[in-house]
Amino acid sequence: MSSVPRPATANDDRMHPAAPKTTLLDAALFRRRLMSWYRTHARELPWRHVSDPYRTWLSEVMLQQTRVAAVVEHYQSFLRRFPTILALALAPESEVLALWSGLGYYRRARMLHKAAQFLIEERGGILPGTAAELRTLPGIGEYTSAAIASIAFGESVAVVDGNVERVLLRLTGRPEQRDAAGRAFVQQQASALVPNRRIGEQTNAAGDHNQAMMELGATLCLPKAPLCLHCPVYALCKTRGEHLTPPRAAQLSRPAAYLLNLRKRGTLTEVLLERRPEDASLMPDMYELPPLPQDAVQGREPLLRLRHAITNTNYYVQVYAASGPQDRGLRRAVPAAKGDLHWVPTNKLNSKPLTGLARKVLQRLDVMKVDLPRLPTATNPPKRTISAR
DNA sequence: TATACGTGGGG
DNA sequence: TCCCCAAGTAT
Repeated sequence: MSSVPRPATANDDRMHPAAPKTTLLDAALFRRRLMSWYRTHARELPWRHVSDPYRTWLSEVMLQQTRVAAVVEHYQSFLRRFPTILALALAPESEVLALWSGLGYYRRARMLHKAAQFLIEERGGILPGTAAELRTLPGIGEYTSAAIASIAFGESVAVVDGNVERVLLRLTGRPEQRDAAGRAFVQQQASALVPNRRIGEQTNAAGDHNQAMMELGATLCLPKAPLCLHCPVYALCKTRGEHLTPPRAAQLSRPAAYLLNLRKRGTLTEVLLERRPEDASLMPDMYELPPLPQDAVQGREPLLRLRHAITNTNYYVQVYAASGPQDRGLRRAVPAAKGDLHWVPTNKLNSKPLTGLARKVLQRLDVMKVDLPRLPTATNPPKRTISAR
């Protein structure tokens, strides 16, 4: 990075002879059209317009491979419980997982927690301000480091996620190529389009541009049926919607049965939960309803049926109640060898690291309260929908 | 480089 | 009880 201040000019791109940025697109025109659209069509999301880098960090980690709607539900309650990096670092991991319950990819929560503790112990509790430094923290990879650096700190670095990749492949007409050369092409195109940081500029050009690219992919340049007629860069687009994607592995379907066992202890109600082994590859240390073998539930009527997807498998789940002493058969069907059974008071469930399925079942059956996200207000209006007209 | 890691909404 | 997908990272 040159230390010589440069005047901002319309030809800013050409002022980096050492790192030539070339693109198949007219970069300045593309940026203008994209940003004009973004200013009027960006969704209002809770992590937009925030100035605390910790919040940007949290939102970006939650958004990894996760739908916006699911993140909105968890982001607010997580921040209420852990409003600062310090609060997060001081909390026990089980509570961090409890707030993450239902979001999936629980390793993200463990790594976020570890990174917060590292920052408190080694970096004065301050999140670093460059992509290169951010990249060294647990849970922060290529995408997330660039996202935080540009959005929270204004660094001129390109973000490449699934949305940006799809947008750029369609725009340039380059066929999908999942190897190093393909990724390098996308990265190069993205880098060529990011605006430089302008000295003294109040707005965050790079951060807004990156968010606009992702917003375009998420709301218009959709994988299946892109809304090309609404696209601000339709005139610059090589393919206008054509995009081939490689086939994916088929989903598996499996039955699963769980026990719901409640008991009264004075005024308290307790529910029987089983803690998953700490060395389980999937959701270690988290609590679920005790699993029941299929043959133990033959001929019984379930209390609840639902579908639950775990990675590649759709579980068709049935929950069986064993509340009274008259129903010891089901209770005995819980494999004793698995062990680690716990009676948990229902008013403590919100602070336990439940699996997404356990949480869903207990909420559905009114055993535990649903922690509602904040209701829409003037500063947090309902999400805009893309109108067809 | 390939694989494991969760979830829920929608067609 | 079918199939697809979404703002990645670590190993």
